[in-house]
Amino acid sequence: VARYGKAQKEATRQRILDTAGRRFKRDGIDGSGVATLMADAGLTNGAFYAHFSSKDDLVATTIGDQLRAQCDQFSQWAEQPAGMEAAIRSYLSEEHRDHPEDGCPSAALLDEIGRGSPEVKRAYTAGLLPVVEAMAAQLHPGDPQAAHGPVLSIFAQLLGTLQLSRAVDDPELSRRLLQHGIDTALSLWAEHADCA
Amino acid sequence: VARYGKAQKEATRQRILDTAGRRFKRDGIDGSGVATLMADAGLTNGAFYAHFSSKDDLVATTIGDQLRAQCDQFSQWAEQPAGMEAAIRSYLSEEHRDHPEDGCPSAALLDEIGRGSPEVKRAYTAGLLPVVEAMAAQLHPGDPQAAHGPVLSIFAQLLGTLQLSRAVDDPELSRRLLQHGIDTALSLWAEHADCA
DNA sequence: TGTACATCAGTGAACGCGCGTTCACTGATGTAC
DNA sequence: TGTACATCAGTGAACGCGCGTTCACTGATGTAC
Repeated sequence: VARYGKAQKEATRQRILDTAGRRFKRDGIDGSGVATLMADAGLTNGAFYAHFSSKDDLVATTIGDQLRAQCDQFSQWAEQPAGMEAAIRSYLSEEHRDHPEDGCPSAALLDEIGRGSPEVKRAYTAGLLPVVEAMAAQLHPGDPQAAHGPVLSIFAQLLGTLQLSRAVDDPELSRRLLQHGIDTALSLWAEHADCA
Repeated sequence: VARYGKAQKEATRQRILDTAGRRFKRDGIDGSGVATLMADAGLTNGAFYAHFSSKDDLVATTIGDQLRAQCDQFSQWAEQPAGMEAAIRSYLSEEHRDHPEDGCPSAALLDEIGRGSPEVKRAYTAGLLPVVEAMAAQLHPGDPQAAHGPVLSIFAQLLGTLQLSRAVDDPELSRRLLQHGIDTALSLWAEHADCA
């Protein structure tokens, strides 16, 4: 028998997920503690376990949530003409490089996910597939399945370039990385695109 | 006036760096504590500060050391014919995917480096350039400078693919990622190569 | 409609633990004579 | 060559702190009558 309105609890849970997404992407998963994270969400540490069974549970759920958001966002880009080019330019922008907390969860967290628990990897895999499918439907509307390989390679190149641009100390080199990354991604996209 | 043999201390320091490199790549930087790391190197925690001024100092130094090792390793590949193809196949092998502690520091640590201190980023940038130069000299012996852009894009694609293959839960998908990554990297390499 | 009650999201202190760092010390070493 | 000494790499306990998690509790809520 549900006593409290389910809606309030659900809203709080989503607030925790949003806060966790931003914190993880900014400070890393290992770099974000439960107590400070809950404080950011306007709650105290104890309330955490009314919503998640452990930090690992939160990590897995947050990653799924972040990828769902990214997939929705990409679908919006895809609706307009030349959406893919705009999406690539936005992905490899200085804006995105400088604001990981608002950006791609893969670029911010991928090597931590690779070291994560099976649950975390399962959540990542499940969340990644719809993103890949959405991109593949753009690249090869006729046979999306065949486009998975190229899409994954392009995604890897985008994400690697963004990480490099963030890790590098020299602003000029960082800028060139983004610029060459855009050129390479666009040419890979054009090469595999189904323009027939 | 140097009392102890400089050589012993240098050997110990290098042992700490090797241990740190493996631990960081396996468990992450935030996931590796100074005390356990020193125990792995056969020492106690207190000795650490005879070699490094802080953990951050160790991190920056280790990253520089790891990239130097990677650069030497790549130069060895480059000496034999078709070395680049062999290097790419080795980079995107299941062996490399399954043993990050022996592998590429960029693939294992890049997003943690992006969140690191200015010293860490400086060490990464300084260490990355020789690797890029070595690859560029292979791609465009005539004008290596012009090859920096393509080399960085290929490197980004390799490193992103390896991270994805580690983060993904599905063995079949992971295998396909590596396979398509090899194809894409080889075609990018061939496209920019100076075969004249 | 008003009151008594059960629920449970959220509180906040406490738990044991590992973190990065400090420090008084030990003892093997290379040097000086 | 033998002895006294200064050096300093390495020891191991301790520091305050934040970690993930537990737990007795509070008090606003929706329900029952």
